[in-house]
Amino acid sequence: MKYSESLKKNSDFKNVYRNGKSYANRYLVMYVLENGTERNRLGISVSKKVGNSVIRHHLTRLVRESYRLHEDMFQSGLDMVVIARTTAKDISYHEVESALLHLGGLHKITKIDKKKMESF
RNA sequence: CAGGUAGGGCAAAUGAUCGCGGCCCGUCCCAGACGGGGUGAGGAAAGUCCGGGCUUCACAGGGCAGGAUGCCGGAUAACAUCCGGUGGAGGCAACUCCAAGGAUAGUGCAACAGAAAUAUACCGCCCCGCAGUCCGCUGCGGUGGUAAGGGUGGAAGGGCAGUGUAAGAGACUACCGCCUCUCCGGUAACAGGGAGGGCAUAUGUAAACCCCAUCCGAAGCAAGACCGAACAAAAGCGUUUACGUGGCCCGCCAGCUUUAGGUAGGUCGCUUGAGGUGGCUGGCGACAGUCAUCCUAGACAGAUGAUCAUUCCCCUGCUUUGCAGGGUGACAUAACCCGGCUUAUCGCCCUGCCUGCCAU
Repeated sequence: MKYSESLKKNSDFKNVYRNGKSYANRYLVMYVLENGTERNRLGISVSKKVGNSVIRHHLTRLVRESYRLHEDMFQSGLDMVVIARTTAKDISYHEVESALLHLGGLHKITKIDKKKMESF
């Protein structure tokens, strides 16, 4: 991804959970924390409760793909953690995309104006 | 054709756009970035249940403990796997299934029922004594006999028939079973025959202890090997130019070098291997040998995805040619590598064999 990298260390995850703000909808939960750099860092977490390895991998890929295709719309300098909820077990790409952008709107970290957001 | 049985194979396809991990090549402002090329999950990658390779540690040799295996022979690096047999069970058959050593070394356990459960006399049968008697027998008693009959039980001291006896009993006899010895076929498990023992073993359980035979050192790639900042440590050198302690010197401190140590981090291990495919030879077969040919993922918080279109498949609805709508289109994601086992699985294809029916 051009402007972003992934969040890897457990301590980074913990930091975002403890100090970041969170919003949730039906399928996803998103934590956001400013990291003081130019780049965004994205972490994706899918619990074992959601499903087996195939389902979990598939969900992380869907989330990452949604983020990648809309990377330009997000502001920079953020640590983000996206958690998939069990209800997201068998949703399609388009539903993931819409859920992610909805959360972005709630956090007010997207660059597009609100009128455009409501069309999602 | 129908039903069955055994085995093998596939695991939706094609294209376009965007994207990701290794590899190779090129360019540049060279810890990187960009461009191009090629490559990138499974039959079970799963469970982590066995067996091995590999690595480190331990180890003269022997024993104990503990664990595993358990009909025989073979295959193999090895196995709890596989192949071929033997025995038993099921099926008309093809074929399938079996934890299949020892209960005759010993110990334990066995609900309920039953008189009694490894030992027995409840009823019954018989004998003896006494009493009574309608002379059929009846009643009472016996440190009397008896396991044939009844009843209980999964199991009652081999089975069954006869002889025998007061009634009975391997007490005796035939057949079957068991045990011992022996002959013969087979590498063997075992099969077939003969003789003897009167039976000394005689309910089941060894995935109860146990006995017998054979095998087994431990931990795992987060194994392990190498490089190695920073901080701190030791030794050596050495300026008094700078900070602090001193009136001054030495010394401490500071600086440089070296040394181990091995942290963060990095590199290797890491994919060419008991390897795949095809042919030939040996073998009933598992498999072995040989020749040719191919190189086919190596991530390290972990790449292999998304969208769209067409076809295929499935589902639903209809006018059952077809049309419309719907469907993450089975299970399941490599993590050092192999050989197995077990479990999950939408559909579909191929082959051998058996039984039945029809036709020839």
